[in-house]
Amino acid sequence: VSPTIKDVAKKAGVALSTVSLVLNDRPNVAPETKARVRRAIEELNYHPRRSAQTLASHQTGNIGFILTDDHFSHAEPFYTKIFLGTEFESRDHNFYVLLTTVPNTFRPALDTPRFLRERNVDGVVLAGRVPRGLCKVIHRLDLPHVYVDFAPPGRRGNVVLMDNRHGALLAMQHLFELGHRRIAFIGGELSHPSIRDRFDGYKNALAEAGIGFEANLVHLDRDYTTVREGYRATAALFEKGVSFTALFAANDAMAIGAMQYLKEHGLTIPREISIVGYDDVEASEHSDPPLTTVHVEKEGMGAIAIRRLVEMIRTKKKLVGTLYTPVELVVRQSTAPVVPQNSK
Amino acid sequence: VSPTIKDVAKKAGVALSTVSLVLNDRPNVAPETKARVRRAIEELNYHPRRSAQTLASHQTGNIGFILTDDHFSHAEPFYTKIFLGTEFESRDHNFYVLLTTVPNTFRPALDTPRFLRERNVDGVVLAGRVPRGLCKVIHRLDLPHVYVDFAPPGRRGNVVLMDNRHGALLAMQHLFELGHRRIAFIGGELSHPSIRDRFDGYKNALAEAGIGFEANLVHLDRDYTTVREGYRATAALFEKGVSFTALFAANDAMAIGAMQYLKEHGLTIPREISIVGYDDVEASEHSDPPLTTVHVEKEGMGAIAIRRLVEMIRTKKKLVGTLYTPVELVVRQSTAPVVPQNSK
DNA sequence: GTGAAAGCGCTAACAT
DNA sequence: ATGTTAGCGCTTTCAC
Repeated sequence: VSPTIKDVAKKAGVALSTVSLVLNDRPNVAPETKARVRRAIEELNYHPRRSAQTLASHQTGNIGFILTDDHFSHAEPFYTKIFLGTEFESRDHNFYVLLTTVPNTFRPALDTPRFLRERNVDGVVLAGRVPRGLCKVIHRLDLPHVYVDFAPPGRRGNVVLMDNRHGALLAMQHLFELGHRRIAFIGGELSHPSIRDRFDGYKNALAEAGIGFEANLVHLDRDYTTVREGYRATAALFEKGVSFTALFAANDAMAIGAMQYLKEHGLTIPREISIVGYDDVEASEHSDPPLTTVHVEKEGMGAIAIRRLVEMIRTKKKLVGTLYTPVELVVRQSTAPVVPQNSK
Repeated sequence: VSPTIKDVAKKAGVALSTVSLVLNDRPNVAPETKARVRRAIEELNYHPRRSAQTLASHQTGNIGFILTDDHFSHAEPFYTKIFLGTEFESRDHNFYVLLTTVPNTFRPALDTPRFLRERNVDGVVLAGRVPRGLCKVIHRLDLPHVYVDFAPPGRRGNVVLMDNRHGALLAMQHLFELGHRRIAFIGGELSHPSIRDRFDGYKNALAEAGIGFEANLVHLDRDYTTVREGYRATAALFEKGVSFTALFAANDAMAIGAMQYLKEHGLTIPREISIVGYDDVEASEHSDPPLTTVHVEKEGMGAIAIRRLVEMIRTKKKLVGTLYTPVELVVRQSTAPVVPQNSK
């Protein structure tokens, strides 16, 4: 049916192996020969078969992308966008991305992704919270891998993060400029590095501004950082009876949940309470009011991860380190100057 | 490194080919032999290499999933969920899903997905609006394929749709029950079958209820059905000066855009205007007010598509037909009884 | 029912 | 710089 390397060789009048060298951009091919082979490839509309290449070279040309069920089913477009970023970038490097999800109650024997067992990937990207068991499996496999928006236990390996501390600082400075001093923080489990770093940023910003940290103004007991948790966290804050003029949420989803609670309880945003989120997901632009938040290059993170991974695959070297993507404050309508005489 | 079929054969004391037969669940293997082979596989923790199987059998074990850039970058979780549905279902059939996007200005020579050129998939799923050029490419390839939430030109082939007419009817009946008679409709380009069917459902419902159709109450000039278009469409309706007590949007995104416009212009939802959407995307639950909408089994559609596709791949038969997934009305807080004396 | 052997399309030594 | 050749790990006739 479709032409093989043999056909190309015949047409170009060279040996199989020469065609192979050209295909893989190897040195030691005369420019003139190379051109001839290229022409033959062109004319035959030849495309090498992945499976044959894989079988012979032991390189699959695939990259695995692993995400927990939760991250995907909560439908946060956040990780979806990171995935997309990996997809686009992989194209340029001639890799396919195989996406799979694992339950967050990961059991190695049952839940290890198929492409890992079958050795069907040359490397993997792990995004968001990764179950400990999976980290271990990955390490044992000795497979190039990079974490995105997550730091594995021990902080070893390749990690792509956004600049969470800086973003949090930007958000807080914005609130300070608007005159806010009593600023609440809601977040989830601190085991997620992004959440922890944002929280750290919150505390550092307070310190820099000479404002004392108040544990009462913080709520972060839940695991996941969803709209629902944002709602609950805000409720918890109010039940404690603390007063504040602004609220910084660990991410947009929680910010949206917070806005829900506040609106339901008759508070006007931003007149009575200012809200700042983090991530700049699609929904933030369309929330009511549109959310002031910290923008993150989600696709960019995916692209960076792939570039790193491809480098490791190509050079067969283990790289270790943390790469950061920049963040940026996006001011919309959920923040406003504090009204002086308003103390609840 | 990892065991091959040879190791299994040796361990089980049979020939290579016998192991292959067992692997592929072929008949004509003595039960006793089969058991022995199975044990050997188990003990060696053997997994066949995809690439070797592919090379020898010309079956890749991959399924392609194609989506336009727009559908993905608009970040409607709608198609993402369909994709997820295909992913999960594929697992059970031992297929991988390769996702790719194509520009909506599709040019065959440049934008044909790599996995198509490289013949790296056994079949493809095409979701949402598919550029005409791509349809042609697919047909020429003579590759098993199924469309999801889209009907190709000529309506031939396999199509998975939701019951849009019925869903629209449910939505309209709900509004009728609340006393609404003047109901506007906003939608996008009718070339998308779902949009057209929903519009048809709208018209049929009016007819059934004995209410005359008014072209003035309808706005559907734009291509895409996004939040922005919903906003614009609603604005257009108001500029025409028509009055209505309820609005049925072709999808949730447009409904959310409509709510934005209405709220900005001082209208209270649902007191002054009731809104119904379609799709039941994540955002609808968290909109303000939460949106009454028609729920669609998005993952289910993906799963159905895969089952059909796998059947075609396995049997090598071309199937033709349209499969429907059920829909269901979800009543939230964006709809309320019409207030009698309120005429704009 | 089971085994031997050819070959899928490519890569990578090695030889020239 | 180019050609020859031996696999990569599996499927699939075809004998037995």
